[in-house]
Amino acid sequence: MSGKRTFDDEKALESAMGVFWKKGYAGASLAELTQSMGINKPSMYRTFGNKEALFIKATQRYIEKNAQPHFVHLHQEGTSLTLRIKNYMTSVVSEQCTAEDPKGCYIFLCQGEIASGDMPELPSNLLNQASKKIQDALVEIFTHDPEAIALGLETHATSIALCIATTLRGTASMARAGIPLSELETVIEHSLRGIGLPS
Amino acid sequence: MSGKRTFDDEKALESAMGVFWKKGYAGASLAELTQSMGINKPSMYRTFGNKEALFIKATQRYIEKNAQPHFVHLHQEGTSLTLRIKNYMTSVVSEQCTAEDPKGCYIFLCQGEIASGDMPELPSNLLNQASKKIQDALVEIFTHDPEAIALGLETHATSIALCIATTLRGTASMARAGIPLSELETVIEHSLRGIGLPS
DNA sequence: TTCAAGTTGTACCGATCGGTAACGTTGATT
DNA sequence: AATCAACGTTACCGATCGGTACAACTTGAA
Repeated sequence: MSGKRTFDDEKALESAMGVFWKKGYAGASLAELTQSMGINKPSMYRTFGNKEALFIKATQRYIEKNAQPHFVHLHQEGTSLTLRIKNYMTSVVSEQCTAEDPKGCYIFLCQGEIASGDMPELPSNLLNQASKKIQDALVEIFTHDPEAIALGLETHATSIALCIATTLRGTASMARAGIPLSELETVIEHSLRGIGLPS
Repeated sequence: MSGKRTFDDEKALESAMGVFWKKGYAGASLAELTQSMGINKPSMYRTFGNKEALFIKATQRYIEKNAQPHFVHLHQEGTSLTLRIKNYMTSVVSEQCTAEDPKGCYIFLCQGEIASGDMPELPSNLLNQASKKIQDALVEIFTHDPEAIALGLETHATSIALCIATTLRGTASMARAGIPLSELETVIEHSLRGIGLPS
């Protein structure tokens, strides 16, 4: 019954991530977390520290395994700027919709909890900096990409980046409310048009 | 010390609304609610029933006093379609940003809690139907307004309405994250452009 | 003056919250 | 073979959760 660890840290962390994704930080109880992870509380505390530390690790895992991969679409060689942006947005929204049952975006969801005052400082910083990365990556594109410069988008790169980021927050909220990907794809189209990216 | 009621139901309800706005449904504790309302728990239960009933009344109050008033901009006589939509969106985003400290949108915030499974059925229905009203009002405009028909927007009224609603969810999320109105106004501009409403 | 209705404040209920002490078991090291 | 660190299980900690019983008190009408 004991001696060597009977669970996989990575699998357990992924399960915890799923619970936080569905319930948020404060809403995820230790009982539900450990049950979903297939371990009991003492094992969790030995392995991850406490709820806050578990949340930080789960969040880092989400960023690395779920959020970051979308960025590759932004730098796809031999693809037009418009298509790169569109592919990126579609990739993000697709995940927001297809996640089997939580839906929405882990980062945006949990970042919304910060304003309630119940989120500790370290997780808050992590979430804020993760959401900032999205806009930073977009600003980088619009200020350096030759195609963007040719279209004159560099002069208001931060505005455009904010527009895209705002749209993705909107789709996350819509996805969590049950709106399917098929309907949100037209939102992406309109968003691109508003920015001045012809399709 | 007793005999006649020593508090104003309406004031208490408004205070409760503020707490739900900041913390959400599950995150708002009875202790914090009653303290903010300036009453104690027995008074609360006698006056409003229970937490769920209090939340429903607070939500109805929000809809009536905070959400509905924005709609007048949509039907302002002698104003162009573009300006009406813009005024409506600006009015909404303005509230999302200027609310002294909670920020964001009460409806969208609490609707996001439904997916966590901790929201009772009646409040869920109320929130879902409230958020639906926004899109319904917009669809009504784009299918019946002569100016909209002249622009050919009636053929995809639901798509356009979804775009606007999605943008407003995005700005709510951004506002809650601390983005000021001044930055979100450019998001409105771009959103209008994407829809095909020239400014 | 009396009395019933209504209100407030306190103190409490069982359940759950995040977190831990204690104990028996197991496997690797020496 | 003996040791020891790591593991799983149970049972528990104080605090807080939503919700309530009850007594003290004030009021309006009879």
